[in-house]
Amino acid sequence: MSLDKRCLLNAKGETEEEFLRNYDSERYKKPSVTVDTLIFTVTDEVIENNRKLPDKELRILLVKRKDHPYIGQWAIPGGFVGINESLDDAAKRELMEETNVDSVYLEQLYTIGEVNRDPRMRVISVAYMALVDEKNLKPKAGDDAAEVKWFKIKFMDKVSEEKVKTEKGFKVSRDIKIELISDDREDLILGSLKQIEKREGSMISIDTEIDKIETNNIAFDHIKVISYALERLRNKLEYTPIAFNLLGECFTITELQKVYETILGKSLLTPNFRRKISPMLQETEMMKTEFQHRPAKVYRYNIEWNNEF
Amino acid sequence: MSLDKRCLLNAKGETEEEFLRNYDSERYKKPSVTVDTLIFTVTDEVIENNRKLPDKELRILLVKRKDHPYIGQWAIPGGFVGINESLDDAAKRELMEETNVDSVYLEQLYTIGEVNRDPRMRVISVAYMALVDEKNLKPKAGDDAAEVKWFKIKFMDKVSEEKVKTEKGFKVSRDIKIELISDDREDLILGSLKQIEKREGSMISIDTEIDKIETNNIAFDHIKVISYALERLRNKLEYTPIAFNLLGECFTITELQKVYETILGKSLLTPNFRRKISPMLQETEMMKTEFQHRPAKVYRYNIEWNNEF
DNA sequence: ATAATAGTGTCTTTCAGACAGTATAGT
DNA sequence: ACTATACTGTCTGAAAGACACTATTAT
Repeated sequence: MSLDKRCLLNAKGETEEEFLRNYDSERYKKPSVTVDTLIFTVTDEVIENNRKLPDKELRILLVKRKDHPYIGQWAIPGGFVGINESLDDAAKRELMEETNVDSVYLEQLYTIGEVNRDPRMRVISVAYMALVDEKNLKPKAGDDAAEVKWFKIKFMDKVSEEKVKTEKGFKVSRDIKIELISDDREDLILGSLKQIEKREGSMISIDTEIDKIETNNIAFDHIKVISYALERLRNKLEYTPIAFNLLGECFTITELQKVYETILGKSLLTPNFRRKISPMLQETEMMKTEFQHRPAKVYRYNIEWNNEF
Repeated sequence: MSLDKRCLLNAKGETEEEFLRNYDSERYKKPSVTVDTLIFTVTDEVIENNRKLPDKELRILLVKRKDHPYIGQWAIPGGFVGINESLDDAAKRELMEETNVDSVYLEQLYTIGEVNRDPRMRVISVAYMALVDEKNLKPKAGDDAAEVKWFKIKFMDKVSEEKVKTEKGFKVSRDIKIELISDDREDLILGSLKQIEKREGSMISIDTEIDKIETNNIAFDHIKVISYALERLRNKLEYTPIAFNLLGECFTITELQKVYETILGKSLLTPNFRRKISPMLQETEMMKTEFQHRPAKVYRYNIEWNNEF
C-alpha cells in the first residue's frame, strides 16, 4: 500500500512528488492565525483583619496594547503563530513569555473566526486557557517593559433572563456581567454581554452564542473569550480535578474549598465538600497552623484517584 | 472615548488610520486554514428478520480524495476557509455542499495545528461536528461526482489499559479501536489509537492526547479527529438534548433509546431511560403501529424543557 | 395462544443537601 | 473562657439502577 503510493497519479497524471513540486501554496489569500492564552490564577484576598483566614480571588493576566488597533486598551496575551510552530507550542511560548512558567495546565478552548475582528486583516484566533499556581510565577526578566497587570475577576452569570417567542420556538437571552479590576485599582474593565440560547424546531441546541457586547477598555472581542473561558472553567471544575492546578502541591481542604467557591461564585457546605473531594486527596504528615485556631491537616492531590471504574 | 480614538498615536507617531494604511499584512508567512466538518447521522440497521424492530447504527460521511496528498483515501469533508468567510459559515457551506441540508446542529470541536500534518504546506484545521437527521438528506445535485460514502461506525473505547510510572507520577494509556465500514461493504477503514492520560505532580490533567495512530485508507490525521468527536458526542449525550437532532421531529421512545444505545455503545434499562428522558418529551396525538405488537406513542422534543432552575 | 414490543410500579442503593455537634489551636 | 477554624455524624430526600410486572397489537 505505502510502497505503490509513489505510483498513484492524479487527474493531471502527476505523481505525489510531482504534484507537491508544482503545488502553489499561495494560490489563495490566507488569514492570519494567532494564539491567545488566557492565564488564570487564584490568590489570597488582601484583608484588613489578620485574625480571619483570607478568601481567594480569581485573577487573569492582561497586557496593555502598545500599538494600533485598540492602542492603550487591555488584551489577552497572544501573538501570531509561527509558520513552523504548533498551536500548542505557540500557547506555551506565550505563557512562558508572560509568566515565566512552563509545564502548567494548558487547554485549548475555542477558535474565533468572525471576519472583521481585527481592522488590520482577517485574523483567526485560537484561545487557550492556562491555570497557574501563584507561587510558581517568577517575575519575568526585563523585557520591553510591556505593561502587564493581573485583574481580579467578578463574574456575574445570569443577572437576568428573558424569553422571546420566535416562529418555530423561542430564544432565551441571559445577561452576563464581568468586572475586571487591576490590583492597583487604576484600571477597571466592565463587560456586559448577552448569551442567546436558541430552541427552534428541528434545530435543537442549547449551545449558546454570545452576542451584543458592551464593554470599555478591552481590546477586540476579548471580553467574549473571557466569558467563554469562565463558563468552561466552572463546568470543568465539577467533574475534573482541574482546580488543583491553581494551588501548590500541598494545601488544606479549606483552601481548596475557597478556590471552588471563588470560581463557582457561591458558597459550599463544608461537610459535603469534604465528603465529595476526599477521594481525590492524599494525607500528608504536615499540619498548617495559623492564628488562634485548630491547625489543619495538609493534603496533596491523590494521583491515583480515578473518575470511574 | 471613541471620539478621541482617532487622536491616539502609537510609538511611531501614527494615528490608527495612518497605522492601518502603512500596515503590511503580508509581513509574516501565514498558515493555511481549513474547516473540516464531521457529519454524523443515525439510520436503521438493515435487518433480515422483518418481524424485529431494526436497531440503529451511527454513520459518518467521508469523501474520497481525488488528488494528492492521500489520493484515493477517505477524508472528512472540508476545505479552505474563504478570506471573507467566517469559520461557522465555512462549516455550513461544507455541510450544504455534501448533504444539501442547512439549519442543522453544528458545533465547533477542536482545532488541530501540528506542523507537518499536510505535505503541501502548513495547514491548521478547525473541526466541526454536524448531526443530521437521515430523512433530511436530499441527494445533492450532480456536481463533479466526487465519491462520497456513508460509513458505519464501530467505536471501541478502552479496549485495554496500561499504567506506566514516570518520574513524577504516571501515565495511563488506553487503546481505542475504530472500524468504519461503507454501506456497500467495499471500503473498510481500521484505526487503532492510544489515548494518553498524564498525571504528573503539579501538572494535573485528565485531558488526553491521542497518540500513536495506526490506520489505513484514511487521509491525514482524520482518524484522530473522528475519535475525538465520538468522545465528545458521548459526553454531550449525557447532559444535553443533542440526540434529538439525529431523529425527525416525531419519534417513539424506543427509537430514541436505540439512538442513545448506539452512540453510548451499551444497552440501557428501558424503565430508567423512560423516566430520565420523559421530562424532555412532549406527547403527540399520533401512534406508530408496526408489525405484530402494541403500537407506540409518538413524541416530540419538549422545547420548554429546562436543564436547571 | 403466541410473539414482540410498549409501558408501569416499586424496591434498593447511592449520593447530594442541610445542619447539629465535637475538636483543638492561640489569646 | 472565648474566638475562630477544623472536622465528624447523621437525617432527609432526590435520583439512578435493577427487575418484576402489566398492556396491546397482528397472526
